[in-house]
Amino acid sequence: MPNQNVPTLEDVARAANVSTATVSRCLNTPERVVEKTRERVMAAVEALGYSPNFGAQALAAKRTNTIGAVIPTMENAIFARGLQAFQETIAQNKSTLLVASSSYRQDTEEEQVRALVARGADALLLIGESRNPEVYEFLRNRKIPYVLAWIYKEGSEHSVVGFDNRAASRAMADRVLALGHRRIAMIAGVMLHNDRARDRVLGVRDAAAAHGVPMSDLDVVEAPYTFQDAEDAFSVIMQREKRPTAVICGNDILAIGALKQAKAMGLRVPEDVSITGFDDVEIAGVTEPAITTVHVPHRQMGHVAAEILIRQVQSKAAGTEIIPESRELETYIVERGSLGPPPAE
Amino acid sequence: MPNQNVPTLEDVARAANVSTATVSRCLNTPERVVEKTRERVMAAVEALGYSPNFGAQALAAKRTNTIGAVIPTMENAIFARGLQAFQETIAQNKSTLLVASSSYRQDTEEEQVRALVARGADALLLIGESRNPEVYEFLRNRKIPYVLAWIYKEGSEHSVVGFDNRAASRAMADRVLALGHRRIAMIAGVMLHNDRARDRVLGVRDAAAAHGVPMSDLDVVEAPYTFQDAEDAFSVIMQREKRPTAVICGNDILAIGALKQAKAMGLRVPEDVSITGFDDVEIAGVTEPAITTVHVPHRQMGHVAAEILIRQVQSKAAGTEIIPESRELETYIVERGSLGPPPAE
DNA sequence: CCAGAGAGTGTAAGCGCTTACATTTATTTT
DNA sequence: AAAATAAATGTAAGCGCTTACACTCTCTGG
Repeated sequence: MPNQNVPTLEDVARAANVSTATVSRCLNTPERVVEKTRERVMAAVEALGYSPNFGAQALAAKRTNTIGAVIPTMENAIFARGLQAFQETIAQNKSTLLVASSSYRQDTEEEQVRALVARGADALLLIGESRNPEVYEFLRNRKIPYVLAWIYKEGSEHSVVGFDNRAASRAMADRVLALGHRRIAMIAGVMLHNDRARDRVLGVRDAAAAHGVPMSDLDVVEAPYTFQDAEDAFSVIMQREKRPTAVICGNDILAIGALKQAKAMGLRVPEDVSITGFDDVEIAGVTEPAITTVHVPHRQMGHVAAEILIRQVQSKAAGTEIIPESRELETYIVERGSLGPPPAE
Repeated sequence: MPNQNVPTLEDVARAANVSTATVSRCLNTPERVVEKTRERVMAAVEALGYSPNFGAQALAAKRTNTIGAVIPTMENAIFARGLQAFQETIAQNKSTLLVASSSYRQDTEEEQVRALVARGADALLLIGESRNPEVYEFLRNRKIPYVLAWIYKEGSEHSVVGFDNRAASRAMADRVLALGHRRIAMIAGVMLHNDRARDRVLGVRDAAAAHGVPMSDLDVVEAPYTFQDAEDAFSVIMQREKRPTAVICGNDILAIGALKQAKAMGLRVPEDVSITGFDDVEIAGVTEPAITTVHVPHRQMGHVAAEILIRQVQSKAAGTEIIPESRELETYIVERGSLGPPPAE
């Protein structure tokens, strides 16, 4: 990388007429160097435009000050937001972010985890809990701190930061049922290897069971994360014999697709059919009607996850055992226009 | 990072009963090692679960196989998409992506560039062209290849991958004018340190001038990248004495905000007022009416940028001079419902 | 049958930094 | 003022890898 004229620590040392150790100390533990010397060294650093060689630093110090994140995709506003906050927080801590995306594939995710660790990531941010146990074992062996975000499981053995998808989803479904809906459908995200999507379905089932709504009247259709898929799913659902009066969607994107299709079919929302979302992405507030959804504190999640990781990296550097640390975040229902009482029969 | 029991090259060498050089060759240039030996070595690698120490590798090989990107924010679908494609492409090339965001601040961007270079980025992806010349000088000194994306400037001294924002914007404005609109307003993105936003305004001005529309009838209001700001801007614009019949927006987010506000004000789009966007983000297709906008090939941009960078890193490694390489991508207008002829007076 | 070539492997010198330990210098104590 | 202590700085040994060069061994052609 560096070419022949990139200055090294030694160049700085020579210029400031001190040893390389002193220069290193000036940079890393300035309080251990007397002011006079420090000034001289810093002037030399400045004059030469020195900046430490990353590889050498990583090799000698055994830490890289980089934190890795493996997310399903960047093309999803919710992860992008969380990641942005995550990045801002670790940047304040003189660390940088290494991002990889798994395209929602479990094997790719596993590869990416290994790649990030190989690249010297000091810690990792992962999404959700469901993955090959080998991955956790690998991380444990390497003693790499990690936190799982976008989920929360009471008493998890891992550090988790997020919310209880199942409970939040159930709360939404309860709300729908409380309004009197009895024939309910759900457009769920793809559940394979995705515990968030799965939990959201379970939450709805919980609510249905509690209200005595028979499962046969709870129609769950899976759809990938695109407007089009949601539109198709909505069409299918509405062609069933007993049309549902409410369609609960696993996320806002699906809800928006459903809403669009409802309009295309000439159905009024919420008069003819109610639609709900999940995530509270920005656009959920601009559709017409705006989507009633579950608000999720994405930014806070990224922020908290970063804090935990930073703490763990530090305690590891200090030789302390790393203890899992979790944090549950609150979600709440945002009432907007897309949910209303069922139509009178 | 690694703890005492992470295996090193030497451990593998010992296990396979060869020298460290041979192990290194097996990993990096397998064709230079005879099959029999290679198998033995690979078996040892496997058995020990060896993976190279990143710092050491970077230090010795003088390259990190990481490519950095500094984008204004991840919370913008267009960059997220481009970045996703960028990532996919460099991942295929055994490189990983290091991401930093500047929050649209020039000084932060400069810091991030330095941080990424310090972290050993072999090459950099930057957005737009306008930045402190020192940054370019720094990059040139360090011989770090970089490409500027989301813009295209004929005959630029840098590698640029993108499209001509000014021309594309002008094309959109031409279309609006061709429909007969004569009182036009523009809600532009923030132009400070943002050449894309600036060029888009210039494009509209170009078109206006060409059609003999006086500047006084061309009302440009700047708004940050949020729905709310666009709504406010739209309100302001529509309260002017001579209401425009068309509002050209610097991006789709602004257009959606404007559209929402138009509806809130009881205006029909496009019967009472036309609205256009720019970028063709996904949601532009689901509003009602859907937004007429300029389609930008974000994914392709990320993809092409990655290819260029990979090529440049390779030619640099080979000791060849790195020559800037640019690529202009096509944009086109997507006709949807939000643009129509002006209302009859 | 041997010199010369070429393939495969080993030896060992760094890459640029951090840090334990040794040494020097300044400060405090007696 | 000497001795004991503390603070500042220097010395030098790695960190784990790549790679130039040296070496050994096979194969070729004369």
